Amino acid sequence: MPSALLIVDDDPDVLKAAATALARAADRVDTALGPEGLAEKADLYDAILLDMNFVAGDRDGAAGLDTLDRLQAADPALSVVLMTTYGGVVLAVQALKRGAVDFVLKPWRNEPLVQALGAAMALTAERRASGKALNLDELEKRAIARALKLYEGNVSHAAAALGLTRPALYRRMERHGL
Amino acid sequence: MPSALLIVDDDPDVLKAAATALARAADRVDTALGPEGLAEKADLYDAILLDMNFVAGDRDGAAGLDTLDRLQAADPALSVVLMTTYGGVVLAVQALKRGAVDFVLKPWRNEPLVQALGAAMALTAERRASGKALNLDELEKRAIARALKLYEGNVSHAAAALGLTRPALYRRMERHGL
DNA sequence: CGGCCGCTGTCCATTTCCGGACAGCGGCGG
DNA sequence: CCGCCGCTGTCCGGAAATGGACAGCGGCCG
Repeated sequence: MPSALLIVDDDPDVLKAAATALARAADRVDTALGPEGLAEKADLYDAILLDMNFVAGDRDGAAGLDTLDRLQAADPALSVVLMTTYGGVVLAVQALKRGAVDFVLKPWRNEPLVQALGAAMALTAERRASGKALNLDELEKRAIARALKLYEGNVSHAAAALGLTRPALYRRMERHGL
Repeated sequence: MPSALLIVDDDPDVLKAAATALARAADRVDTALGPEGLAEKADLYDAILLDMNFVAGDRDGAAGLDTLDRLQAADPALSVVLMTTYGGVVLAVQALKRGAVDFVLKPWRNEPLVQALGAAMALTAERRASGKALNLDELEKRAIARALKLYEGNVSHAAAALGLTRPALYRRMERHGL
């Protein structure tokens, strides 16, 4: 499936520069001048590069953090990379604690930017794949594998930890090919 | 069970000040002048406040990041809060990406410090509790609860996601009291 | 050397679970 | 207003799973 990035900044020159830098990072690179309607299309993207301020004169990053929160609520698996000119340590720590996967200072260097967005897209893919693993059979298989590893193949202990009898665990191990 | 914090800094005055500030945050507050042997006693603590530099003149935080990595390897559930005087955005972002739960700049204010370590201890407790939930019944119950929440009580969709038929899901919901 | 312990893999009478089918309900669109 | 759709909760003949019991093995200790 083709990958898609979105870059959100109120400055058209920044959008152009970032889109150029990231042109080869994804199959499609979209741009937006503001965060309006982002939450509704969160699932269309594999990563978003999001500015923290959208109004000339704003510097505190509150708009970006708010948008980040709404993106995380809409699609928790989506990786968001934040960027700003004015950020300090406190803002960076806040951003990562609220779910951003990276933080980029303007003016950026292209190679670290491409790397950051590449890593973000890979993380989104991984999260989305594992988020699909709600299937009980898959969860059971992983739990059994984990228990066997934890107890180094001791089926008695693993069964006890899993809340199963040994014959029951044997049957499930066979069913899962473990 | 009594809670325990550890503060690691090469400056005895910093240790004393931080220990005083955090005296009521945990039942026991230990201090250490360096990171030696930390990994071996990671499971004795509920959170660690860790300096990033341990040698006079060092400023790059590499030692702290390295110690963080070793603590995470020893006990992934343990929450580590990093502190430094010299940190910039890049260091803060690096620290959080490598698993620190918060980042504190010196000189700190006591109230945010206490809050950060309190939140860190709570997170460690939550992570340690959820790590213990290997019991298949408990995992199944949580997965079903998650699916029902995700699909807003729609049993048909939740059953499909879980890989169950609707009657099967009804039976398990009843068994788990959901 | 022998007994004990804690593990192994498997058996089978009994119990539990399965899922297609049924009847019903509320919302929506023609 | 009616038909359709997608959901709801429940049923029951048949299929699958259960777990106490059995036999066996390797390591350890007296």
